Amino acid sequence: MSSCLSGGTGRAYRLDLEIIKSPSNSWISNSSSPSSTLSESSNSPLTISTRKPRTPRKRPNQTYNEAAAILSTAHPKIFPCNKSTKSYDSCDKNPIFSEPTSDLLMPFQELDTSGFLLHPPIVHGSNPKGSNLMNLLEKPCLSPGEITSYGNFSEVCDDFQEDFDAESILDEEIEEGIDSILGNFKIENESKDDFLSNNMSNSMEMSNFCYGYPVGFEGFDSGNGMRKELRGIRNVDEGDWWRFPCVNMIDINPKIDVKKKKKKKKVEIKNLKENSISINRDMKKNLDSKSSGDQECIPKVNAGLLLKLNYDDVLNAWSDKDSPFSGDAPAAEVAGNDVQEISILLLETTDQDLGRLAQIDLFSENGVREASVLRYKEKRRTRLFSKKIRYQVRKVNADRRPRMKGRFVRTPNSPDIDEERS
DNA sequence: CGATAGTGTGTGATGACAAAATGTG
DNA sequence: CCACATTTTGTCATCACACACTATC
Repeated sequence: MSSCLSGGTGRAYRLDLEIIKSPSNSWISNSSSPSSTLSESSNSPLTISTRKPRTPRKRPNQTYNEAAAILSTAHPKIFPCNKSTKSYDSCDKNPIFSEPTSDLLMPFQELDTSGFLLHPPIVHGSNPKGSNLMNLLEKPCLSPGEITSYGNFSEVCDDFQEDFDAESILDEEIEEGIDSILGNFKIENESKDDFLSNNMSNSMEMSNFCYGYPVGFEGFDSGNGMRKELRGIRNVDEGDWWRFPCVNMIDINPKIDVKKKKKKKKVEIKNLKENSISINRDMKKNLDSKSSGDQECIPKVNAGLLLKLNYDDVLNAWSDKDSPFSGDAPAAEVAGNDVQEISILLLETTDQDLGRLAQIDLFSENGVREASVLRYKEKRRTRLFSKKIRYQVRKVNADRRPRMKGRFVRTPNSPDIDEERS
């Protein structure tokens, strides 16, 4: 308290003086203001600051209490204005929030750490449909961190189960220390796992939470990436994260458009699934045919593995060379396994991989996998990140098309406009 | 014939990072 | 008062998206 009156106000007053001396709009500073990074290192009396003057930093809990005041004003039922006896911002000079601010913390039970998740959190405020929170707590879903403790993810969250086989890709990246999807999540959540395993004795109650968030309503995600219920904290792994109340996002903003979907991503996922299913089906067929000794069943390389043979490049590469089939054996006599191996060898591979691929037994289970891994490596190495124009005419049309702030707008002589005018 | 992918660009969202402000022992 | 840790803020880079129209499937 005393620090607020003495040191705190003193600092604030000094800041105000600096602001007066160097207006926020000014780009030129002729003083060695501590807020100017350039002027410190320069001996020149006239230095140009490229940085915007720093706004005064708010005191601890000031932002928090401001948010509490706003929320309690906008939604007094959800955020009752609870006069706190230990207000942190008694020295807050902002006239808007000069009066003792409300405490965002609702009258929560101070739960024992050992059983904090054994009881559903108390939700205050009106809830028109009854306790949505409680209804949805029935849906079991575990967080990634919890999954490692409680087994298979697919057993728990069927809704999020991916039915395409990305195993080879993931394994390949993991081998190289890359985990683009999960990250080092097991390590990152190790402390959480320990905490949960130490403190959780009832898996049923624990399954009511998804990654620390209570599962709500009919879907965990509202459709636009925003969870319907959020806790107002940033780091869920902090010690007291569970003490914070749950805020029903629907109550806060009932006008959220939950139906807006990202169409493009949907299509991409769909295509990925279809391709993966096709790959799995043909690989299985390939292995089955080999195990049954059916040598006539040659898998279709292009259709099954979705490999595209660049015929032009192959023909060009072999135009000045002899027949690839050595010895006296005519090409017509090469059949079955040889044809398949040669076809795969001629795919988009590097010279190194070509040599290695030649030694792979493609009909062994490891061989198929190794070949696909090599292809994946090569594809990743040679993929183009620059945009490639597939249809030049579309580009020309797009260039001609009138735009407003980067967006396409209707052409002046558009038929729709003509119809509206008529 | 209907559905859809594709085209360019401005804008907002987001994360990373550095620096400053503040807290704490 | 000092050193270090933590928090806050500003800046920059990157990315997704919206838009109208039309070639392509």
